[in-house]
Amino acid sequence: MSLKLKLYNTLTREKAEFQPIDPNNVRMYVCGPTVYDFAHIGNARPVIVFDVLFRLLRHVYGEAQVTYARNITDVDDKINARALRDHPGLDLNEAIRLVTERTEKQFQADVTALGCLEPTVQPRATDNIAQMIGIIEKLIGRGHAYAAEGEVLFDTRSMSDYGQLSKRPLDEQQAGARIAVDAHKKNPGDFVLWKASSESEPGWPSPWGRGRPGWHIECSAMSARYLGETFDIHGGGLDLIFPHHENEIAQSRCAHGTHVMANVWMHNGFVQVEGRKMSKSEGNFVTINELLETEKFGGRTWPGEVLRLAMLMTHYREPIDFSVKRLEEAERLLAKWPVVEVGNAKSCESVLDALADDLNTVAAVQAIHALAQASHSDEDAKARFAASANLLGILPKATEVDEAIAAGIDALVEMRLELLKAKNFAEADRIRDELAAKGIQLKDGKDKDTGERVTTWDMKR
RNA sequence: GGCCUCGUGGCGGAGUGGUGACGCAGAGGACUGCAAAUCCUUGUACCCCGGUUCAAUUCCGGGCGAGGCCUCCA
Repeated sequence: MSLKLKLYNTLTREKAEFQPIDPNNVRMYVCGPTVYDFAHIGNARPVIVFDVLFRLLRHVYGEAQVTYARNITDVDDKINARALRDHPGLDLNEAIRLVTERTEKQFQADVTALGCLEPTVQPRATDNIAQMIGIIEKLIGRGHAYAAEGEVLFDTRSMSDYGQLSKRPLDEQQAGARIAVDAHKKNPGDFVLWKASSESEPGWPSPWGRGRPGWHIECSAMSARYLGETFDIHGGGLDLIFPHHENEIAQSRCAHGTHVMANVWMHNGFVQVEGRKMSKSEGNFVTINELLETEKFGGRTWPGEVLRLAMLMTHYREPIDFSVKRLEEAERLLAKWPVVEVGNAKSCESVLDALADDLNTVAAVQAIHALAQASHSDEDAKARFAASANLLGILPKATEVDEAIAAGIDALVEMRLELLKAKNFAEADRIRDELAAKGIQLKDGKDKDTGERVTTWDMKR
């Protein structure tokens, strides 16, 4: 374990060397999707970024030594709304089940297409209601929460150092508070841990009546259950810093009486689309699935590895502008990379060093690209390229070509070579064009010894 | 109003107190029957104004500009 991993920590606003609590069990939690709709390209960013980190941690500490938890939020008012909209005739619970099952399945398919490994565990909120209630009871017991009118609220004033992550002291926040303060809140910054459900809303029995969890409590419950009261890394999008992560920290630390929830907090920057903030009202809202399977973006579909590479061509903390031009550049780059099997070769040090420096995927991609270029004439570089690219989760896949079709292409290639010998260029070019029209690119080379023309071919995409 | 990012050549994008990363695109060349692929060569960049310094794109201050969070959001 010679590699020193440095990570930027939102908590300290500094890059520091990563020291796992237990090198035999490195624990990372990342906020996952709320399953009510297709995941958009902005959702894809943390999934990809933290997948790279997961791969790197596994490389450094060993595959069995890393636990990565990413939750599935399947209880949320947006889900309820969607269920009512899409399945008005059905029983609400049944309708919700349909929405969450379908959406989760889609999400898993989308992120698989983006080359992401499955996290070690993907807990569902609805499977952890008891754990959430347990934490809420602890918070009440310790004087950090209070019940009022069927709700339970976290008492922000009870935590002396609330606001450390977002550097948002309560006093100042209060000064800027514009939200209508619920009458039963002791302080405007207090947030809901448990809220009452009406007959028409999903609910679970609790000491405070039938209700459902507040937004933040599930992550506190699930991270504690699967990673422990204190763990190594917590990740998510920049926008989650406040209030979501701030409140997670408050809940977890106050419930467990710990000094920290996670040692390192990492946040990826936003995704813009064609230079503008992505939003439904702007009309530039793009889902992963639309990119993969429809012609909505740039008039064509995009392979998952192109999307992934395009994402990794910008450092994760920088904002990224998702554009057709960018995807085209990623595709061009990828097209130049060799198709190889991953062998036993070690990843290149320059790639590892880049990733170890706060996940500098840009430098890593460039180092990989250099290896790809070197592999035209160097088998060793080719092997290291494969290992390095695999570390990033981007390995050009051999396009599967039916054997019979491949034989047919080979025959045409042979025929062309014969025609060339006979200097029948017109007919030879006709074959080349014909194949090109099918996405098959011929590459003419020269045999080093004999000087004869050697032709290989590639299926594009 | 509070908190927080960012501003590098046509584009993307690292990085550094002092020799113009790099990739893509472009240009030129080699190769080729012509191409493609491949290889070689080629680039006028660091928002503005001050300050610190022998030296700043890099540090400090101010300004301008872009964006995010403070309400659901990756």
